[in-house]
Amino acid sequence: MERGGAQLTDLEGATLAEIATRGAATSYAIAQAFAGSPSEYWSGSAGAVYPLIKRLAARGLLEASAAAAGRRERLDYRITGAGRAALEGWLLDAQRAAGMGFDPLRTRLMHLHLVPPERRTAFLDEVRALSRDFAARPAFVGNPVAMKVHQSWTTARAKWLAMLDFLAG
Amino acid sequence: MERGGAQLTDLEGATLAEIATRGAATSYAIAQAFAGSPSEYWSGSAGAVYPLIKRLAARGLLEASAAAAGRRERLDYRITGAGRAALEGWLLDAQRAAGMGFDPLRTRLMHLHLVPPERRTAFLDEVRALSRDFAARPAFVGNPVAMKVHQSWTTARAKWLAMLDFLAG
DNA sequence: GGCGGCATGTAAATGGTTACATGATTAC
DNA sequence: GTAATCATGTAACCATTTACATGCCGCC
Repeated sequence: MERGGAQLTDLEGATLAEIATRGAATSYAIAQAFAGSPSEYWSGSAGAVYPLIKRLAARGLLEASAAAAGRRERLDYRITGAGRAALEGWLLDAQRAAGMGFDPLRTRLMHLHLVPPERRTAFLDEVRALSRDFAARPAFVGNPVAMKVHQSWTTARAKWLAMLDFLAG
Repeated sequence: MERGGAQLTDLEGATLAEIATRGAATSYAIAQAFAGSPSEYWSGSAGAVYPLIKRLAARGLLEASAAAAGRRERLDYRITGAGRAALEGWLLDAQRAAGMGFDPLRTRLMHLHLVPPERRTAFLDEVRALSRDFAARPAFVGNPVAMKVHQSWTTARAKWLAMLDFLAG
């Protein structure tokens, strides 16, 4: 135990969730999943994912099984009982879920008074246009639930963007 | 130059913005400002803020002036011309502003299928209740623009939460 | 004149990014 | 059979957190 009981980070939680959904997965597959996400938050770089999954295995939350392909070692990971418990603790943590997270737009809006009104208006217009493009791009194809979550989020965001005219003046 | 031209991180940008707004500020004041934010994203810990501001000064984006109080050194920082240019580059970066950022709720919703419907419903109800409490807490008092940004954001979020019933089934 | 809290840091541990190295597989 | 790409890592660097150390100030 010891570290096994520590609270999961969001990256750890998301990783366990991905593996749980797949049943079994290699580190590479998980890295790909993150890299393919429309969010810029996590890169899915090998240097992050491989060590992360190793740590989760060392804590007993994942178990590795050799998925022998060639002569090179190749590991499939599955979630353990302890892993599933930790995952649920992370997933259903309403307190953390209700937090504000980080929003690159919100952060900037707080300081938009530092530039003159014309530039504020131009900025908002540009963000609105980019957000429309972004919303139009397909994401999470083949995963209906994730698609709906993503879509509802972009819709909510567009509505927020539409109510920000008080910043333009 | 050299590093002075590098793109600012969001933390660096927000720090420059805080100092620009105040005219002059100590590292401590900036740390307090971040620590007092309703967002859990950045802690405003001394170990992060003091070195960060030192780096910005070393890059020529801030300048320090001794604000002698007692015998102990005490520095006020102001933004420089280069600092203001870098700040505007960060602040008006629509591409980055249009990104999704990190949302602890959105991340969890993507994986909510891993638990049975009753628990999903209970989770959503709990998050809604916590979000209501959160929205009711005063934030950014004395800063009308930030208050309105914050308020519009919590409003938009509440509307999003209200449209998530497709997850409960 | 000592105590509590404000203010200014620093050090060790942690974890992520970037860049690199290299083995295996596929397309041609 | 060889170039491109897929796959599996590792190492150096960098930033943040946590925990600690210490100075200074105001009050009682």
